Amino acid sequence: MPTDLLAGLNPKQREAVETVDGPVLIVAGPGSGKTRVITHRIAYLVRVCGVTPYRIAAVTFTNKAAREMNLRLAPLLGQAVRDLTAGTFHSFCAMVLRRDGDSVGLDRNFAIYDDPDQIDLLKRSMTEVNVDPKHFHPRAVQSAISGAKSQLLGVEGFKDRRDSYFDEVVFRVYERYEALMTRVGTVDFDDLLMKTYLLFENFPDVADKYRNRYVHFMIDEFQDTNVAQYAIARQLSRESRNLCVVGDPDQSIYSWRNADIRNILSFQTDYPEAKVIALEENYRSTQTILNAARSVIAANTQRVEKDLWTKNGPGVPITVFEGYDEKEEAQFVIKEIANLTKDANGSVDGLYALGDIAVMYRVNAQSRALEDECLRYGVPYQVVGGLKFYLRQEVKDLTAYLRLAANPHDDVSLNRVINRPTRGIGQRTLDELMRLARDAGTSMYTAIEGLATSGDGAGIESVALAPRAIRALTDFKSLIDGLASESERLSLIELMELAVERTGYRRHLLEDDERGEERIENIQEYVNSAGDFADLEGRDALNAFLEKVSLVSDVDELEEKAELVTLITLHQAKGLEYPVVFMVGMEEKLLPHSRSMEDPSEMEEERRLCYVGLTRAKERIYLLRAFRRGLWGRSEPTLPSRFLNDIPKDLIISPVRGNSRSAASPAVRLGPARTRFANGERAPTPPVDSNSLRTGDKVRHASFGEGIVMSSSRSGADTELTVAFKEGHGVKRLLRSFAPLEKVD
DNA sequence: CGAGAATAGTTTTTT
DNA sequence: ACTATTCTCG
Repeated sequence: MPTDLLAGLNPKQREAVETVDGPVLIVAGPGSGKTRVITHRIAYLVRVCGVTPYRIAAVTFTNKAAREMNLRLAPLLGQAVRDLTAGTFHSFCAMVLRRDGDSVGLDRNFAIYDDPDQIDLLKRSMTEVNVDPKHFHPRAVQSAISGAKSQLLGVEGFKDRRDSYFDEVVFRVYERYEALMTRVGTVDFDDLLMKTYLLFENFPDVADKYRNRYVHFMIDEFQDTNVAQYAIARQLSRESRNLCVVGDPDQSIYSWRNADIRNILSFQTDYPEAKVIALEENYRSTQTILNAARSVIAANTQRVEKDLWTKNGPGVPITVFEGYDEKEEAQFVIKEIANLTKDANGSVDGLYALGDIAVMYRVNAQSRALEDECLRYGVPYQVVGGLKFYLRQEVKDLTAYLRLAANPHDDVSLNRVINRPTRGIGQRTLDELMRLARDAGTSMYTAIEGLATSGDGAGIESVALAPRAIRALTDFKSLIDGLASESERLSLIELMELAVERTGYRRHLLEDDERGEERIENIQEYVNSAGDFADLEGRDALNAFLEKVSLVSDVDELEEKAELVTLITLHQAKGLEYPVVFMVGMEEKLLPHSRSMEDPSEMEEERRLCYVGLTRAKERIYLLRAFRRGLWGRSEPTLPSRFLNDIPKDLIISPVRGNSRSAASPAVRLGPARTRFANGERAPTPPVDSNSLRTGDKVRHASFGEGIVMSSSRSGADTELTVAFKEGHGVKRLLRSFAPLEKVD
């Protein structure tokens, strides 16, 4: 039934779906139905062209995008979706390397080092080649190495390219870092790509295997791929030439992570026969939002002209609000959310659920003020990212034990937990152990093994270790060996629980850590998450779990919950859409960020970031800024973002504070911010309080229990209550419309 | 060796 | 302001 797959598509979309032979470049503006085109194209390949899903690979930017693709394909393909290869570039490569990585010297059970792990090993590499980490920032070296790998420059390649003293230093560290990584049997994120590339390049039979399998290869978010990723895609589609890439240069926001926008240009030279299809009709946003976005992006010079348009109506104007500081900025957001979500009775609004709303910001640190206010007023929210679950200390500690069970030669993990809880293995002992490992060219685990077999005592003067230290080390080795052998027969959950107990980690948390309870809860949550792997056995479960843990991102965890407001960075918001969007911190040095001020091309990326934010909104957008912003404990005056100036004034409406003379005198701090709209057009209607609460009323709160209303005051269109609760919950300020409050007689 | 104090560095975005 | 690392003493 080809017709139903094409029904409801506009001519361009239809063309994109039907063009299945040869290379295709789809330039897809925001909200242009890109996901729809990708899923329908895959379904078309399967159902109309008779291609089995097994022969199709589609790589996306996040696991979430992949999951969503699967979800939307399921009704079109049924069970067959399961044969499709869909995932991130990194997970695709991890799969290839698990299967065939032995050709490039990889153990099947290699671990994937995340950022902090990588920095750890890098620091060690630096000390070993006498580069002072005080003088050269490990972070800077890491970024240089990562940049090299993203362009497929191995140690040798980098050697020929270096042209500064810094490069010289990086080269020395890079060389040692690679040696250590090989020794401990691990790879970093960039290795996943580069090693896959090398595998395909040097082992044609392996490459052919994948080339034969993947007759169709699709890449989403192509503007954010790096050179290595594009090279792999080219290797795979060398014979078939069926490479379909989808992207939007205006939404390229990851150049700092070595994404190379030039891939789009290269694509057109590498595949001169490629068909280029532009999707320019926007189905997402109102005319007003689109106009604003367009006028912001138009100021970029390095740009392929593209004209977005929509049949949607103008909708409501954009609201621009300036608060006194980030706290007032956050309060405005909260109050506006209250207006937008209030029960329809008595309000013109009341159209939205909390899940329809997102608050977006440039840097994670900005979520703090927003969270504080949400907590204070009882607004349910979820923060995407920030303190990442998998990067939490206790989670990483347990992961380290698991990794050691899978591969005891993983030095970074070993270092992490060898003395956690304390086992009498201090820095001196560790230094000596590292020296031994280095001299023998082995992992630290093997070095301990050496100590054990040569017997403690008898004539090993070269080993400057006390018998007690040797004892402690060999005990630790037995602990790891024990976990490793148990991992063969226990279920993953059992293994994790065993690890927490047998290593003494649980006791350690309970006794020595003031946040122990909280950490144990996190561990519990972590252990529970392993339940998904229950159908796999022993080692396989462990390996699969560890891989997942290394490759998940925070957006992946994002849940579309109707009852939660989403707090998210602009970067993470890429690819998402919300009926209502608040962009906070529209200030110079924040958006655009201060680090982008010097470089014009970085400034253009900031502008694209702003464009991405604006185009996430379907119906309403609020642009906020604070007159003063706290930074490093200091509060400093700010300047409005240049991007605000680029939005035509006739698209904007600015609410002013209650009795302040004008919006332009923000320093005047007045009582509770009573919001009134300047042109009076959409002034929020005061609530009709049928069940109003007054001072002295007894109330019951869902989580705080019983309390007494101390005072109530009108705040915007809502009522702010000050309630004293019993049982040590203290005095809280709550918004009537959110607080789960009941009157008690 | 370990615990607590002093101190430095941190905040751009993340697979 | 906050935290992560380094320093100092018991």
